[in-house]
Amino acid sequence: MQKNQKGKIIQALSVDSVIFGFEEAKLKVLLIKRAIKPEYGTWALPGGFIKYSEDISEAAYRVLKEHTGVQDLYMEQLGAFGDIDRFPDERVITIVYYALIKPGKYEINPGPDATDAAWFSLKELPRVPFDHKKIIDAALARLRRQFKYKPIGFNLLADKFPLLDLQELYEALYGVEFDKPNFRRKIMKMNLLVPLEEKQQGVPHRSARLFKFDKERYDNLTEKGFIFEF
Amino acid sequence: MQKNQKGKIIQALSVDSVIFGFEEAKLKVLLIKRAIKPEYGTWALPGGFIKYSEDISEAAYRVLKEHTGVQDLYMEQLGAFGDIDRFPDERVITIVYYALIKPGKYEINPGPDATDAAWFSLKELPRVPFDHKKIIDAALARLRRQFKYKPIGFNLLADKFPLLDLQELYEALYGVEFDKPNFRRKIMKMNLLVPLEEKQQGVPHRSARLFKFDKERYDNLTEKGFIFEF
DNA sequence: TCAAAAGTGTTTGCAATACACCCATGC
DNA sequence: GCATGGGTGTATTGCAAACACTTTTGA
Repeated sequence: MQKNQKGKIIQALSVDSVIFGFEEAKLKVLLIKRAIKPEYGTWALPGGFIKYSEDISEAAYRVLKEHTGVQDLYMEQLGAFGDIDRFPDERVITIVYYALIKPGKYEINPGPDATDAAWFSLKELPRVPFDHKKIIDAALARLRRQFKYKPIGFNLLADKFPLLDLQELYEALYGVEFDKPNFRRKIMKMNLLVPLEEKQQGVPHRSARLFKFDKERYDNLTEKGFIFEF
Repeated sequence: MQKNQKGKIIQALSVDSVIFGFEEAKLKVLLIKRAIKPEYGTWALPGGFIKYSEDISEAAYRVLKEHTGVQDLYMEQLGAFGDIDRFPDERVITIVYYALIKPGKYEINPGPDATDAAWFSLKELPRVPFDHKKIIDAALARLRRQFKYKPIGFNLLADKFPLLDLQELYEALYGVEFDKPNFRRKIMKMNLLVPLEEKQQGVPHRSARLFKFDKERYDNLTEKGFIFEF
């Protein structure tokens, strides 16, 4: 046990990130192949230690940038995980963030502590070390709830997207199917999407109109008491 | 900056609790009067430092027991707060829990670090130090969301309660009024309350039937896919 | 001309809302 | 009897679910 200058008990503190992506109509998580001990060589959540001179969220951003050349992302804290034996040999408490990234807006590259980085479908996760499985499950549960009352799904889609993409995202997340006409109406009634002139290209069927999320309008409505609810 | 045996950067870690109670039809928070520096003598959230040998939630329970002789409570983690300058002179990251206590099931007494402890209505909070205001606001926001999809309101009421108590709790939390008959039907339709033979006593009007929350039934329904929604 | 998805229209039933009204109890 | 809250009944409305149907495009 160690104490700091003021005699307070101290312990190591890390950040880990659960990075979600939506690829091939499947919800995926970004894992890195550890190039450090312990658990050298296993697929795990990207993470790092918090510096004395940065806010926790800054640390999370820094770690995330090390693994993805992120340009655009949504990030929130999930919580702290600190069971005594979650990490071998020493006490490490970790503060976990979850992030959503848009396709094409990043570039995956393993960071300094990793030899590889890749997307894994949530249904085909490899073995992950420590309590990372528990953390991923918690992040997923949180995401499901968040989707119900915040329009954050757009952070997993391209800036311009057809409605069906959004529907498939909700379907992947909740594991159910929705009726297309009804889904469409439900979303459109909220008035958060701007229809664009642009259309899908190169699809083997009638091309769909593209939409973009109108954040400004959402913030505006929210101020007036509007509550998003899916 | 300090490092541990393995060379990792370490910093002080505390737990703080936002303890909610429902008294006089008002939502309240338990604050303690600090008997330690810094901010000696101000009203603040009860908290303490995490021991090397306990899980975070254990630490939160311990701290909570120091201030209330708790018998029955609901507790969940809110998250970590760690802005660099949130605490004077040294870096202290705090992990916050929020708790709900039933009336009569506890005994408030200031813990070792406090000279006093008292309930404060959320609308009449005193000045609180550090980032405690921000924390309380975050806890309240979380509570509002939780109430929508988890039947946790019962943790703020006596074991046996009349329906109006529950309604007043929701009204206090959301700052709106509900139609009594409709509220009643909405709740009863969920099938989570067991009507008791017992009735209110000593009220200056027709006495109301008492109910209790049937946790077993709720768990049962939840397993079958039932999702509570208010 | 067929497959596949885009997109519109319409019917139905449930559930939230609003509100009228009777019941029981203490003062 | 009257104030206060307990508790029931019911009409109305809006919306979500179900599904039939037309349109557009590439192969």
